[in-house]
Amino acid sequence: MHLESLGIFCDVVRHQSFSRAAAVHSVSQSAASQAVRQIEQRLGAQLIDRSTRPWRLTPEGKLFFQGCQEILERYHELEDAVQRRQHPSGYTVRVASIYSVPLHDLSGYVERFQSLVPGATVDIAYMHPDQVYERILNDQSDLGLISFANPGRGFTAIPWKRQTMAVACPPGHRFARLAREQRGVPPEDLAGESFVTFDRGLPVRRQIDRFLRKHDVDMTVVAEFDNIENIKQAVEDGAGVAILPAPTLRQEVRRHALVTVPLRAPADGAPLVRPLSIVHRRKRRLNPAVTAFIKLLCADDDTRDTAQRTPAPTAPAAREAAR
Amino acid sequence: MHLESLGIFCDVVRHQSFSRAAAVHSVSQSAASQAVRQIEQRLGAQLIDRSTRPWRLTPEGKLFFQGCQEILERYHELEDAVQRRQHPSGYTVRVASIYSVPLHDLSGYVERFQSLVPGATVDIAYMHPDQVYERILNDQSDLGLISFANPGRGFTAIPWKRQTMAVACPPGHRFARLAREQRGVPPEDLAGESFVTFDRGLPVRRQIDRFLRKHDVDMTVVAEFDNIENIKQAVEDGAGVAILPAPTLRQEVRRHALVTVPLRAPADGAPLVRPLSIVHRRKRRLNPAVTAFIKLLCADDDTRDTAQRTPAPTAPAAREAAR
DNA sequence: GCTACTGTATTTGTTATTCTTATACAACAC
DNA sequence: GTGTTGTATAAGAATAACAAATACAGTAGC
Repeated sequence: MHLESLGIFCDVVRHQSFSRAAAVHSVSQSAASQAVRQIEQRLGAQLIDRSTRPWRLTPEGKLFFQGCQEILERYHELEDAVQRRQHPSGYTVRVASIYSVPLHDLSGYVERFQSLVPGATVDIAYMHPDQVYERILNDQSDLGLISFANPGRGFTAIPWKRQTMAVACPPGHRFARLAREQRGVPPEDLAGESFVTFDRGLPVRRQIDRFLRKHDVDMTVVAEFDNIENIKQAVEDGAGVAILPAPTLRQEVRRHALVTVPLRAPADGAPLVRPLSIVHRRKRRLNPAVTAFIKLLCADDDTRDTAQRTPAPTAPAAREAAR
Repeated sequence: MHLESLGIFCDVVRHQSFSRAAAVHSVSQSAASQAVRQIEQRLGAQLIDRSTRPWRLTPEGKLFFQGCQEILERYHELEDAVQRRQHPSGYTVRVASIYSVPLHDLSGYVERFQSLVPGATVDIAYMHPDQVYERILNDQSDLGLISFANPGRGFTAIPWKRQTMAVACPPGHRFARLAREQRGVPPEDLAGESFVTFDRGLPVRRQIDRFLRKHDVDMTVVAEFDNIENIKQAVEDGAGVAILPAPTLRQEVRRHALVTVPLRAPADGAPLVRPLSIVHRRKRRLNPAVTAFIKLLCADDDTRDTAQRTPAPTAPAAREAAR
């Protein structure tokens, strides 16, 4: 019997709903249904009386639910105890992040975390997305921060932030006036502009191209880079305009090197956003410090997605879309 | 986390051996090793210190072992509790058996069982081997009794009895004298005899053919049947001799319709035996009455195999050999 | 009653995991 | 050193788990 299945059953009972329990466990409703049915079969007993709406627990179900709750709690305590024994005091949360997550975003969290969990430290390293995945796989990092997370393989992705994308241009550019007037630029107006953008093959590039194609905009790509810093530099140097996550432009805007112009997406169309995710190795016990840090990251973040952990219904699609 | 894996870990600790724990759980030594390693990985902690011989539990391992033992015990108690609630008193053990398990063998067990477990009843039905499998799959029977069990698919097979095979002939046959003189017939002497045997494709037929081929004996097959009763009838009618499980001939011998002559297998060669097994659905919680009945069947049986539950190392081979 | 709606079950094809067999390796014994 | 025993590893086969699509069931509104 899979402890995870028992957990799903318990959440089905707690939420009175297969769908909600499925969401909590980041699986499809189908999987939750199958998990509960499997328990019933292996047990040879009906746990849920489905003949009425809403369904009720059978007496066996009630009994089993209470037992399961306790067993699961005990097991998690046991895992924690092993963790604590291994790292008797304090712990370092090792985070691997892509370059373009502004340090500013993180430093606040880190400070709050270290005062919240005394003795714990956070270790943030910036690197290429591929390296982030690799470090996590090799257990060199506990958490990764990446964009367009690929939940496939051995990873779990927790949606974190959704950075809205905006047009970046030099202060002298004709778009700059729109920004000063608090107006955005409609996608159509981008047509014909010189465009500094991401390397083909990066998910973010594909997303931008899809957006432009959808609005029938044809831009002249004058340069491609695999990182945001180079793109910003090129725009500063007057090579053209770029579409970048707005939060990554803060520094340049402050020192008046660049101007951020919102993209005025039509009401119906999806606004261009770059999803950032927290990833960690799947099926891996996260130690309490790491769990606490994730909680902190996700807790007070108004910009983050409403969905819980990897809803993963689009897992195959996301996998295919990922570079 | 799989509860079964935790159980394997506990048995590894209890037996101080991966191989023995694997045997207890009817899996390969490799599987046990992998299961423990998986726990260690998911936990992120070393449970067993393998650098010495014999290996030792690490402190984390000790802690985890104690916790696991308790959790597993609780879970099994919980399952039992659900069972008891479902069948508050009494229970019918539904057994599906092939024709050729003599009722005589079973009736004794059944009587003892019903006095041992008050309120329980046993329900035995005789049928074709294929039907036995089917009834178990459909949950129409709790246990099956079959020969040459195929452990594959959703079944677990518990070795039960090993019936020695003997030559059956009419009282007037020249072999009959050997029986009266308490002597057996050497395989070579079967050469040229008219032979009534099983259908090709039945595992028992294949086993007999292999035995005869090994002793370079060439018999004349005069009739083939898919069941023992027909074979015995044909032998009674003088069609020839047959090789059958000795216990199934009891009736005919008593009424002097047939004579059983032991097969004098050479010291080195394997004696011809027909293995009988108890099968049940895999990964299925067996209720206490069924468990008790299995225990009774296996307990005081001197003729049964020494191996525990489906050693299954030969699972693929057995599967291939099965009809 | 009939229809629409919402939430759960099933089916089906795909992907992941788990298992076994065969073989390599490590610790110890001689 | 060489042999022996017990565990780990690799590769492929067998299973199990999963998601997507769809069917179905119980309710509610009419």
